[in-house]
Amino acid sequence: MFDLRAIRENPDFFDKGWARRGLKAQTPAILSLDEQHRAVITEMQDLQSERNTVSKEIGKIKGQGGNADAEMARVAEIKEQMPALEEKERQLGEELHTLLSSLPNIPDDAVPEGKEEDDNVEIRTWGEPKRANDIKDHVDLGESLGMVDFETAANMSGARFVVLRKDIARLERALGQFMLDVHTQENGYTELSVPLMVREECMYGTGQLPKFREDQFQTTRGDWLIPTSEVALTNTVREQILDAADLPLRLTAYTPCFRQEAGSAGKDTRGMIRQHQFYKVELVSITTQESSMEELERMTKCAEDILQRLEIPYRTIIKCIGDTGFTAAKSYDIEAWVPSQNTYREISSCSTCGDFQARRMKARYRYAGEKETHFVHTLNGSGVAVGRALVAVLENYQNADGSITVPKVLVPYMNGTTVIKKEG
RNA sequence: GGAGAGAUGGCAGAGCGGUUGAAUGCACCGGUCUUGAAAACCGGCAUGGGUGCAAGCCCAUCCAGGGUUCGAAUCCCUGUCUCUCCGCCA
Repeated sequence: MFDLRAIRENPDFFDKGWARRGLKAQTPAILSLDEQHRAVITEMQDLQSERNTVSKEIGKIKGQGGNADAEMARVAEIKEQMPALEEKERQLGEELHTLLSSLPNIPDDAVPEGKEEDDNVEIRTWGEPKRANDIKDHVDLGESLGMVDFETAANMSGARFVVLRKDIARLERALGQFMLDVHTQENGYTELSVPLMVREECMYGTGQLPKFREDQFQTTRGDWLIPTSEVALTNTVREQILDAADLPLRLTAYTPCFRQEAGSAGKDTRGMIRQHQFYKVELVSITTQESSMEELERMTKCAEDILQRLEIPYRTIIKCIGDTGFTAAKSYDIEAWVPSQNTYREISSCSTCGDFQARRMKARYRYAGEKETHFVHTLNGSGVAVGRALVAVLENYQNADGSITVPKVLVPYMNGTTVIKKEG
Protein backbone atom coordinates (compact mmCIF):
# COMPACT_ATOMS: atom_id res chain seq x y z
CA MET A 1 0.00 0.00 0.00
CA PHE A 2 1.12 3.52 -0.57
CA ASP A 3 0.87 6.93 0.99
CA LEU A 4 -1.64 8.85 -1.11
CA ARG A 5 -0.28 12.15 0.09
CA ALA A 6 3.21 11.17 -0.95
CA ILE A 7 1.85 10.17 -4.35
CA ARG A 8 0.09 13.51 -4.67
CA GLU A 9 3.22 15.38 -3.73
CA ASN A 10 5.68 13.42 -5.80
CA PRO A 11 3.99 11.31 -8.46
CA ASP A 12 7.15 11.08 -10.55
CA PHE A 13 8.98 9.20 -7.87
CA PHE A 14 6.32 6.48 -7.88
CA ASP A 15 5.93 6.28 -11.64
CA LYS A 16 9.69 5.96 -12.03
CA GLY A 17 9.77 3.17 -9.47
CA TRP A 18 6.96 1.30 -11.17
CA ALA A 19 8.46 1.93 -14.58
CA ARG A 20 11.55 0.05 -13.43
CA ARG A 21 9.27 -2.92 -12.86
CA GLY A 22 7.91 -2.55 -16.36
CA LEU A 23 4.65 -0.88 -15.40
CA LYS A 24 3.23 2.11 -17.20
CA ALA A 25 2.60 5.35 -15.31
CA GLN A 26 0.04 4.60 -12.61
CA THR A 27 -0.31 7.95 -10.89
CA PRO A 28 -2.61 9.64 -13.44
CA ALA A 29 -5.27 7.01 -12.75
CA ILE A 30 -4.59 7.06 -9.02
CA LEU A 31 -4.68 10.83 -8.73
CA SER A 32 -7.83 11.14 -10.80
CA LEU A 33 -9.62 8.56 -8.65
CA ASP A 34 -8.29 10.21 -5.53
CA GLU A 35 -9.55 13.60 -6.63
CA GLN A 36 -13.04 12.30 -7.42
CA HIS A 37 -13.06 10.38 -4.17
CA ARG A 38 -12.19 13.42 -2.11
CA ALA A 39 -14.73 15.58 -3.90
CA VAL A 40 -17.47 13.11 -2.99
CA ILE A 41 -16.22 12.92 0.58
CA THR A 42 -16.35 16.68 0.92
CA GLU A 43 -19.84 16.81 -0.51
CA MET A 44 -20.96 14.04 1.79
CA GLN A 45 -19.43 15.62 4.86
CA ASP A 46 -21.09 18.95 4.18
CA LEU A 47 -24.45 17.22 4.12
CA GLN A 48 -23.65 15.24 7.25
CA SER A 49 -22.61 18.40 8.97
CA GLU A 50 -25.90 20.06 8.12
CA ARG A 51 -27.85 17.01 9.20
CA ASN A 52 -26.07 16.99 12.55
CA THR A 53 -26.76 20.68 13.14
CA VAL A 54 -30.42 20.46 12.20
CA SER A 55 -30.92 17.32 14.27
CA LYS A 56 -29.57 19.10 17.30
CA GLU A 57 -31.98 21.95 16.68
CA ILE A 58 -34.84 19.46 16.52
CA GLY A 59 -33.80 18.17 19.89
CA LYS A 60 -33.76 21.70 21.28
CA ILE A 61 -37.13 22.65 19.78
CA LYS A 62 -38.78 19.46 20.95
CA GLY A 63 -37.30 19.91 24.37
CA GLN A 64 -39.15 23.22 24.57
CA GLY A 65 -42.32 21.66 23.21
CA GLY A 66 -42.12 23.50 19.88
CA ASN A 67 -42.91 22.43 16.33
CA ALA A 68 -39.95 21.10 14.36
CA ASP A 69 -41.68 20.00 11.19
CA ALA A 70 -39.63 22.25 8.90
CA GLU A 71 -36.38 21.00 10.35
CA MET A 72 -37.49 17.40 10.13
CA ALA A 73 -38.43 17.87 6.51
CA ARG A 74 -34.96 19.22 5.77
CA VAL A 75 -33.29 16.23 7.41
CA ALA A 76 -35.55 13.88 5.46
CA GLU A 77 -34.42 15.61 2.30
CA ILE A 78 -30.77 15.16 3.24
CA LYS A 79 -31.45 11.55 4.06
CA GLU A 80 -32.68 10.98 0.57
CA GLN A 81 -29.54 12.39 -1.00
CA MET A 82 -27.11 10.47 1.18
CA PRO A 83 -27.35 6.88 -0.15
CA ALA A 84 -26.34 7.87 -3.69
CA LEU A 85 -23.33 9.78 -2.39
CA GLU A 86 -22.39 6.99 -0.01
CA GLU A 87 -22.53 4.48 -2.81
CA LYS A 88 -20.37 6.67 -5.02
CA GLU A 89 -17.89 7.17 -2.21
CA ARG A 90 -17.74 3.45 -1.54
CA GLN A 91 -17.20 2.62 -5.19
CA LEU A 92 -14.46 5.17 -5.72
CA GLY A 93 -12.77 4.16 -2.48
CA GLU A 94 -12.85 0.52 -3.45
CA GLU A 95 -11.54 1.22 -6.92
CA LEU A 96 -8.70 3.23 -5.47
CA HIS A 97 -7.92 0.55 -2.92
CA THR A 98 -7.99 -2.22 -5.50
CA LEU A 99 -5.61 -0.31 -7.73
CA LEU A 100 -3.23 0.60 -4.92
CA SER A 101 -3.14 -2.85 -3.36
CA SER A 102 -2.27 -4.51 -6.64
CA LEU A 103 0.83 -2.38 -7.23
CA PRO A 104 4.25 -3.67 -6.20
CA ASN A 105 6.68 -1.98 -3.85
CA ILE A 106 8.96 0.77 -5.14
CA PRO A 107 12.43 -0.74 -5.55
CA ASP A 108 15.47 0.62 -3.77
CA ASP A 109 18.01 2.53 -5.87
CA ALA A 110 20.58 -0.18 -5.21
CA VAL A 111 18.51 -2.80 -7.06
CA PRO A 112 20.19 -3.55 -10.39
CA GLU A 113 18.38 -3.42 -13.71
CA GLY A 114 17.38 -6.68 -15.35
CA LYS A 115 14.42 -8.73 -16.43
CA GLU A 116 14.91 -12.19 -15.02
CA GLU A 117 16.90 -14.51 -12.82
CA ASP A 118 19.92 -14.45 -15.14
CA ASP A 119 20.29 -10.71 -14.60
CA ASN A 120 20.80 -11.02 -10.85
CA VAL A 121 24.18 -9.80 -9.71
CA GLU A 122 26.54 -11.99 -7.72
CA ILE A 123 27.83 -10.27 -4.57
CA ARG A 124 30.04 -12.94 -3.03
CA THR A 125 30.68 -16.67 -3.03
CA TRP A 126 31.74 -19.01 -0.27
CA GLY A 127 33.19 -22.50 -0.39
CA GLU A 128 34.44 -24.73 -3.19
CA PRO A 129 31.67 -26.23 -5.37
CA LYS A 130 31.82 -30.00 -5.63
CA ARG A 131 32.16 -31.10 -9.24
CA ALA A 132 32.57 -34.71 -10.29
CA ASN A 133 31.33 -37.11 -12.91
CA ASP A 134 29.80 -39.71 -10.67
CA ILE A 135 27.50 -37.32 -8.80
CA LYS A 136 24.08 -38.68 -7.88
CA ASP A 137 21.12 -36.44 -7.21
CA HIS A 138 19.28 -36.46 -3.89
CA VAL A 139 16.44 -38.54 -5.32
CA ASP A 140 18.74 -41.40 -6.33
CA LEU A 141 20.69 -41.13 -3.12
CA GLY A 142 17.62 -41.06 -0.89
CA GLU A 143 15.75 -43.77 -2.73
CA SER A 144 18.67 -46.20 -2.73
CA LEU A 145 19.04 -45.63 0.98
CA GLY A 146 15.33 -46.43 1.29
CA MET A 147 14.72 -43.18 3.13
CA VAL A 148 13.19 -40.91 0.49
CA ASP A 149 9.89 -42.14 -0.93
CA PHE A 150 8.02 -40.14 -3.54
CA GLU A 151 5.84 -43.03 -4.62
CA THR A 152 4.13 -43.51 -1.28
CA ALA A 153 3.64 -39.77 -0.97
CA ALA A 154 2.17 -39.57 -4.47
CA ASN A 155 -0.30 -42.33 -3.61
CA MET A 156 -1.63 -40.49 -0.59
CA SER A 157 -1.22 -36.86 -1.62
CA GLY A 158 -0.25 -36.55 -5.27
CA ALA A 159 2.71 -34.85 -6.88
CA ARG A 160 5.10 -32.54 -5.04
CA PHE A 161 4.97 -34.38 -1.73
CA VAL A 162 7.49 -36.73 -0.16
CA VAL A 163 7.74 -39.25 2.63
CA LEU A 164 11.05 -39.34 4.45
CA ARG A 165 12.12 -42.22 6.64
CA LYS A 166 14.61 -43.01 9.35
CA ASP A 167 17.88 -41.06 9.35
CA ILE A 168 16.84 -38.71 6.57
CA ALA A 169 13.59 -37.88 8.36
CA ARG A 170 15.72 -37.22 11.39
CA LEU A 171 18.21 -35.20 9.36
CA GLU A 172 15.41 -32.88 8.32
CA ARG A 173 14.44 -32.37 11.94
CA ALA A 174 18.09 -31.92 12.89
CA LEU A 175 18.52 -29.17 10.33
CA GLY A 176 15.53 -27.28 11.68
CA GLN A 177 16.67 -27.62 15.27
CA PHE A 178 20.19 -26.58 14.44
CA MET A 179 19.09 -23.47 12.58
CA LEU A 180 16.72 -22.41 15.34
CA ASP A 181 19.43 -22.89 17.94
CA VAL A 182 21.92 -20.76 16.04
CA HIS A 183 19.44 -17.95 15.47
CA THR A 184 18.06 -17.89 18.98
CA GLN A 185 21.28 -18.49 20.90
CA GLU A 186 23.75 -16.57 18.78
CA ASN A 187 21.96 -14.26 16.37
CA GLY A 188 19.56 -12.62 18.78
CA TYR A 189 16.25 -13.88 17.39
CA THR A 190 13.28 -14.76 19.56
CA GLU A 191 11.63 -18.07 18.78
CA LEU A 192 7.88 -18.14 18.21
CA SER A 193 5.55 -21.03 17.64
CA VAL A 194 2.75 -19.73 15.47
CA PRO A 195 -0.55 -20.71 13.83
CA LEU A 196 -0.25 -22.28 10.39
CA MET A 197 -3.68 -20.99 9.44
CA VAL A 198 -4.36 -17.28 9.31
CA ARG A 199 -7.16 -14.95 8.38
CA GLU A 200 -7.51 -13.12 5.13
CA GLU A 201 -6.36 -9.79 6.66
CA CYS A 202 -3.00 -11.27 7.57
CA MET A 203 -2.40 -12.54 4.06
CA TYR A 204 -3.34 -9.13 2.80
CA GLY A 205 -1.03 -7.47 5.31
CA THR A 206 2.08 -9.28 4.17
CA GLY A 207 1.08 -8.96 0.51
CA GLN A 208 0.12 -12.51 -0.53
CA LEU A 209 -3.41 -11.27 -1.14
CA PRO A 210 -5.15 -10.09 -3.16
CA LYS A 211 -2.71 -10.63 -5.99
CA PHE A 212 -1.31 -14.10 -5.34
CA ARG A 213 -4.46 -15.92 -4.37
CA GLU A 214 -3.83 -18.80 -6.75
CA ASP A 215 -0.52 -19.64 -5.06
CA GLN A 216 -2.19 -20.21 -1.69
CA PHE A 217 -4.23 -22.92 -0.02
CA GLN A 218 -7.50 -21.92 1.59
CA THR A 219 -9.33 -24.03 4.16
CA THR A 220 -13.03 -24.78 4.13
CA ARG A 221 -13.54 -22.20 6.87
CA GLY A 222 -11.93 -19.51 4.78
CA ASP A 223 -8.58 -19.37 6.57
CA TRP A 224 -5.36 -19.58 4.60
CA LEU A 225 -2.45 -21.95 5.12
CA ILE A 226 0.69 -19.91 5.53
CA PRO A 227 3.04 -20.06 2.53
CA THR A 228 5.82 -19.00 4.92
CA SER A 229 5.91 -18.18 8.62
CA GLU A 230 6.80 -14.65 7.56
CA VAL A 231 3.03 -14.15 7.42
CA ALA A 232 2.49 -15.16 11.03
CA LEU A 233 5.65 -13.54 12.41
CA THR A 234 5.16 -10.21 10.67
CA ASN A 235 1.48 -10.03 11.54
CA THR A 236 2.27 -10.26 15.24
CA VAL A 237 2.63 -6.47 15.10
CA ARG A 238 -0.37 -5.70 12.90
CA GLU A 239 -2.42 -2.71 14.02
CA GLN A 240 0.01 -1.97 16.81
CA ILE A 241 1.96 1.08 17.85
CA LEU A 242 5.32 -0.09 19.18
CA ASP A 243 7.80 1.80 21.33
CA ALA A 244 10.80 2.77 19.25
CA ALA A 245 12.98 1.61 22.15
CA ASP A 246 11.72 -1.96 21.66
CA LEU A 247 12.97 -2.09 18.08
CA PRO A 248 14.32 -3.98 16.35
CA LEU A 249 12.19 -7.02 17.02
CA ARG A 250 13.94 -10.11 15.67
CA LEU A 251 11.64 -13.12 15.38
CA THR A 252 12.12 -16.66 14.13
CA ALA A 253 9.95 -19.72 13.69
CA TYR A 254 10.29 -23.23 12.31
CA THR A 255 7.13 -24.18 10.45
CA PRO A 256 5.77 -26.06 7.49
CA CYS A 257 4.98 -23.85 4.51
CA PHE A 258 2.25 -24.53 1.97
CA ARG A 259 2.32 -23.45 -1.64
CA GLN A 260 0.26 -24.33 -4.68
CA GLU A 261 3.15 -23.62 -7.04
CA ALA A 262 0.47 -22.72 -9.55
CA GLY A 263 2.79 -20.90 -11.90
CA SER A 264 5.51 -23.54 -11.81
CA ALA A 265 3.88 -26.43 -13.65
CA GLY A 266 6.61 -28.59 -15.09
CA LYS A 267 9.36 -26.80 -13.18
CA ASP A 268 11.53 -28.80 -10.77
CA THR A 269 9.18 -31.74 -10.93
CA ARG A 270 11.86 -34.19 -9.84
CA GLY A 271 12.91 -34.25 -6.24
CA MET A 272 12.35 -32.06 -3.23
CA ILE A 273 13.33 -28.67 -4.61
CA ARG A 274 9.74 -27.55 -5.18
CA GLN A 275 7.07 -29.09 -2.98
CA HIS A 276 3.55 -28.16 -1.92
CA GLN A 277 4.68 -28.53 1.67
CA PHE A 278 8.12 -27.92 3.12
CA TYR A 279 9.74 -26.84 6.36
CA LYS A 280 11.47 -23.53 6.71
CA VAL A 281 13.14 -21.55 9.46
CA GLU A 282 12.12 -17.97 8.92
CA LEU A 283 13.71 -14.75 10.14
CA VAL A 284 11.68 -11.57 10.52
CA SER A 285 12.85 -8.16 11.72
CA ILE A 286 10.66 -5.23 12.63
CA THR A 287 12.79 -2.08 12.57
CA THR A 288 12.76 1.68 12.41
CA GLN A 289 12.94 3.39 9.05
CA GLU A 290 16.56 4.37 9.56
CA SER A 291 17.93 0.95 10.34
CA SER A 292 16.22 -1.35 7.87
CA MET A 293 18.98 -1.38 5.26
CA GLU A 294 21.59 -2.19 7.84
CA GLU A 295 19.30 -4.87 9.23
CA LEU A 296 19.00 -6.43 5.78
CA GLU A 297 22.78 -6.88 5.65
CA ARG A 298 22.77 -8.37 9.13
CA MET A 299 19.91 -10.74 8.35
CA THR A 300 21.58 -11.94 5.18
CA LYS A 301 24.75 -12.68 7.17
CA CYS A 302 22.72 -14.64 9.72
CA ALA A 303 21.33 -16.82 6.92
CA GLU A 304 24.75 -17.26 5.31
CA ASP A 305 26.11 -18.22 8.71
CA ILE A 306 23.95 -21.36 8.62
CA LEU A 307 25.43 -22.54 5.33
CA GLN A 308 28.96 -21.79 6.48
CA ARG A 309 28.50 -23.88 9.57
CA LEU A 310 27.00 -26.65 7.49
CA GLU A 311 29.96 -26.19 5.13
CA ILE A 312 27.80 -25.98 2.05
CA PRO A 313 29.18 -23.84 -0.78
CA TYR A 314 26.94 -20.95 -1.71
CA ARG A 315 26.80 -17.60 -3.37
CA THR A 316 24.91 -14.47 -2.51
CA ILE A 317 23.27 -12.41 -5.20
CA ILE A 318 21.29 -9.21 -5.27
CA LYS A 319 18.09 -9.68 -7.16
CA CYS A 320 17.60 -7.61 -10.27
CA ILE A 321 14.51 -5.48 -10.59
CA GLY A 322 12.60 -8.04 -12.65
CA ASP A 323 13.20 -10.77 -10.09
CA THR A 324 12.49 -8.68 -6.97
CA GLY A 325 9.29 -9.79 -5.30
CA PHE A 326 6.06 -7.83 -5.11
CA THR A 327 6.49 -6.66 -1.52
CA ALA A 328 10.25 -6.20 -1.51
CA ALA A 329 12.22 -3.01 -1.96
CA LYS A 330 15.51 -4.89 -2.08
CA SER A 331 16.35 -8.59 -1.89
CA TYR A 332 19.38 -10.78 -1.54
CA ASP A 333 19.17 -14.43 -2.44
CA ILE A 334 21.49 -17.02 -1.05
CA GLU A 335 21.98 -19.93 -3.40
CA ALA A 336 23.40 -23.24 -2.26
CA TRP A 337 25.49 -25.40 -4.51
CA VAL A 338 23.51 -28.34 -5.90
CA PRO A 339 26.10 -30.72 -7.40
CA SER A 340 23.66 -32.80 -9.47
CA GLN A 341 22.48 -29.69 -11.27
CA ASN A 342 25.98 -28.26 -11.41
CA THR A 343 24.59 -24.92 -10.30
CA TYR A 344 23.54 -22.80 -7.35
CA ARG A 345 19.89 -22.97 -6.28
CA GLU A 346 18.00 -20.54 -4.08
CA ILE A 347 17.94 -21.61 -0.46
CA SER A 348 17.18 -18.28 1.15
CA SER A 349 15.75 -14.95 0.15
CA CYS A 350 16.26 -11.95 2.42
CA SER A 351 14.27 -8.81 1.76
CA THR A 352 13.38 -5.49 3.20
CA CYS A 353 9.87 -4.42 2.45
CA GLY A 354 10.38 -0.91 3.79
CA ASP A 355 7.00 0.31 5.02
CA PHE A 356 5.07 -1.52 2.30
CA GLN A 357 3.72 -4.28 4.55
CA ALA A 358 3.47 -1.97 7.56
CA ARG A 359 1.05 0.31 5.73
CA ARG A 360 -1.11 -2.66 4.84
CA MET A 361 -0.96 -3.94 8.41
CA LYS A 362 -1.11 -0.54 10.11
CA ALA A 363 1.98 -1.38 12.14
CA ARG A 364 3.63 1.70 13.59
CA TYR A 365 6.13 2.84 16.17
CA ARG A 366 6.60 5.96 18.23
CA TYR A 367 9.52 7.52 20.03
CA ALA A 368 9.04 8.10 23.75
CA GLY A 369 7.43 11.46 24.43
CA GLU A 370 6.52 12.07 20.80
CA LYS A 371 3.05 12.19 19.38
CA GLU A 372 3.83 11.31 15.83
CA THR A 373 3.82 7.70 14.69
CA HIS A 374 5.85 6.15 11.88
CA PHE A 375 5.28 2.98 9.95
CA VAL A 376 7.73 0.24 10.91
CA HIS A 377 9.97 -1.32 8.34
CA THR A 378 9.62 -5.07 7.94
CA LEU A 379 12.22 -7.56 6.76
CA ASN A 380 11.99 -11.26 6.17
CA GLY A 381 14.43 -13.92 5.20
CA SER A 382 14.72 -17.67 5.13
CA GLY A 383 17.21 -18.84 7.68
CA VAL A 384 17.11 -21.15 5.71
CA ALA A 385 14.67 -23.34 3.76
CA VAL A 386 14.97 -26.72 5.45
CA GLY A 387 13.71 -28.83 2.53
CA ARG A 388 16.28 -27.37 0.20
CA ALA A 389 18.99 -27.49 2.86
CA LEU A 390 18.28 -31.20 3.09
CA VAL A 391 18.80 -31.51 -0.66
CA ALA A 392 22.07 -29.57 -0.37
CA VAL A 393 23.35 -31.72 2.48
CA LEU A 394 22.46 -35.01 0.78
CA GLU A 395 24.15 -34.04 -2.45
CA ASN A 396 27.19 -32.19 -1.11
CA TYR A 397 27.91 -34.81 1.54
CA GLN A 398 27.40 -37.89 -0.63
CA ASN A 399 30.05 -40.55 -0.66
CA ALA A 400 31.04 -42.88 -3.52
CA ASP A 401 29.24 -45.82 -1.86
CA GLY A 402 25.95 -43.93 -1.71
CA SER A 403 26.19 -43.11 1.98
CA ILE A 404 25.87 -39.60 3.36
CA THR A 405 28.30 -38.06 5.82
CA VAL A 406 26.49 -36.06 8.49
CA PRO A 407 27.75 -32.45 8.68
CA LYS A 408 29.81 -32.00 11.86
CA VAL A 409 27.45 -29.46 13.40
CA LEU A 410 24.51 -31.81 12.98
CA VAL A 411 26.06 -34.88 14.61
CA PRO A 412 24.85 -33.86 18.09
CA TYR A 413 21.34 -33.56 16.67
CA MET A 414 21.64 -37.03 15.09
CA ASN A 415 22.26 -38.89 18.30
CA GLY A 416 25.91 -39.25 17.34
CA THR A 417 25.32 -40.72 13.89
CA THR A 418 28.17 -39.61 11.63
CA VAL A 419 27.29 -41.43 8.42
CA ILE A 420 23.87 -42.26 7.02
CA LYS A 421 23.99 -45.59 5.21
CA LYS A 422 21.73 -48.35 4.08
CA GLU A 423 20.65 -50.60 6.88
CA GLY A 424 21.44 -54.31 7.02
C1' G B 1 -21.30 -28.89 21.13
C1' G B 2 -24.82 -26.61 25.15
C1' A B 3 -25.93 -22.33 28.80
C1' G B 4 -24.70 -17.53 30.27
C1' A B 5 -21.75 -12.69 30.79
C1' G B 6 -19.02 -9.09 28.43
C1' A B 7 -16.08 -5.75 24.65
C1' U B 8 -15.91 2.35 26.02
C1' G B 9 -9.53 6.72 25.41
C1' G B 10 -2.27 4.27 27.55
C1' C B 11 -4.72 1.62 31.88
C1' A B 12 -8.96 1.35 35.32
C1' G B 13 -13.89 2.65 34.99
C1' A B 14 -18.98 5.85 34.44
C1' G B 15 -22.37 6.63 30.83
C1' C B 16 -31.50 8.63 30.95
C1' G B 17 -31.94 7.75 22.60
C1' G B 18 -30.84 14.63 22.12
C1' U B 19 -24.25 20.32 23.06
C1' U B 20 -21.13 12.98 25.39
C1' G B 21 -15.60 12.73 21.58
C1' A B 22 -17.33 10.78 25.79
C1' A B 23 -17.62 11.75 33.56
C1' U B 24 -14.05 10.22 37.18
C1' G B 25 -9.39 8.08 38.82
C1' C B 26 -4.43 6.55 37.53
C1' A B 27 -0.45 7.13 34.22
C1' C B 28 1.92 10.78 31.05
C1' C B 29 3.53 16.04 29.50
C1' G B 30 4.00 21.41 30.84
C1' G B 31 3.70 25.12 34.76
C1' U B 32 3.28 27.30 39.98
C1' C B 33 5.37 26.31 44.72
C1' U B 34 10.36 24.13 46.68
C1' U B 35 17.57 24.61 47.84
C1' G B 36 16.17 19.88 45.20
C1' A B 37 12.49 16.13 45.28
C1' A B 38 7.72 14.63 47.01
C1' A B 39 2.96 16.57 48.09
C1' A B 40 -0.48 20.28 46.68
C1' C B 41 -2.47 23.38 42.97
C1' C B 42 -3.19 25.08 37.61
C1' G B 43 -3.19 23.60 32.51
C1' G B 44 -2.64 19.92 28.61
C1' C B 45 -3.21 14.87 26.97
C1' A B 46 -7.23 9.61 21.34
C1' U B 47 -7.06 8.16 16.16
C1' G B 48 -8.09 8.50 10.96
C1' G B 49 -9.89 11.70 7.16
C1' G B 50 -11.79 16.28 4.44
C1' U B 51 -10.97 21.59 3.90
C1' G B 52 -7.83 25.93 4.45
C1' C B 53 -1.54 29.80 3.48
C1' A B 54 -2.65 29.50 8.52
C1' A B 55 -5.42 29.95 13.11
C1' G B 56 -9.16 26.98 12.55
C1' C B 57 -13.57 24.61 10.82
C1' C B 58 -15.86 20.04 9.51
C1' C B 59 -16.66 14.47 9.07
C1' A B 60 -15.98 9.61 11.02
C1' U B 61 -14.60 6.42 15.04
C1' C B 62 -17.12 3.99 22.23
C1' C B 63 -14.88 -4.45 18.98
C1' A B 64 -16.55 -4.94 13.43
C1' G B 65 -20.57 -4.78 9.76
C1' G B 66 -25.67 -3.87 8.91
C1' G B 67 -30.54 -1.82 10.73
C1' U B 68 -34.36 1.32 13.54
C1' U B 69 -34.67 6.87 14.41
C1' C B 70 -35.19 13.71 12.76
C1' G B 71 -31.04 12.12 16.16
C1' A B 72 -27.46 5.94 18.57
C1' A B 73 -21.80 4.65 22.94
C1' U B 74 -27.00 3.99 24.51
C1' C B 75 -32.35 0.10 20.91
C1' C B 76 -32.38 -4.35 17.15
C1' C B 77 -29.71 -8.10 13.91
C1' U B 78 -25.13 -10.53 12.28
C1' G B 79 -19.98 -11.45 12.90
C1' U B 80 -15.33 -11.50 15.77
C1' C B 81 -12.95 -11.94 20.31
C1' U B 82 -12.75 -12.57 25.79
C1' C B 83 -14.61 -14.70 30.36
C1' U B 84 -17.67 -18.37 33.47
C1' C B 85 -20.20 -23.14 33.80
C1' C B 86 -21.38 -28.03 31.49
C1' G B 87 -20.15 -31.72 27.77
C1' C B 88 -16.46 -33.80 24.45
C1' C B 89 -11.35 -34.29 23.19
C1' A B 90 -5.09 -34.51 21.53
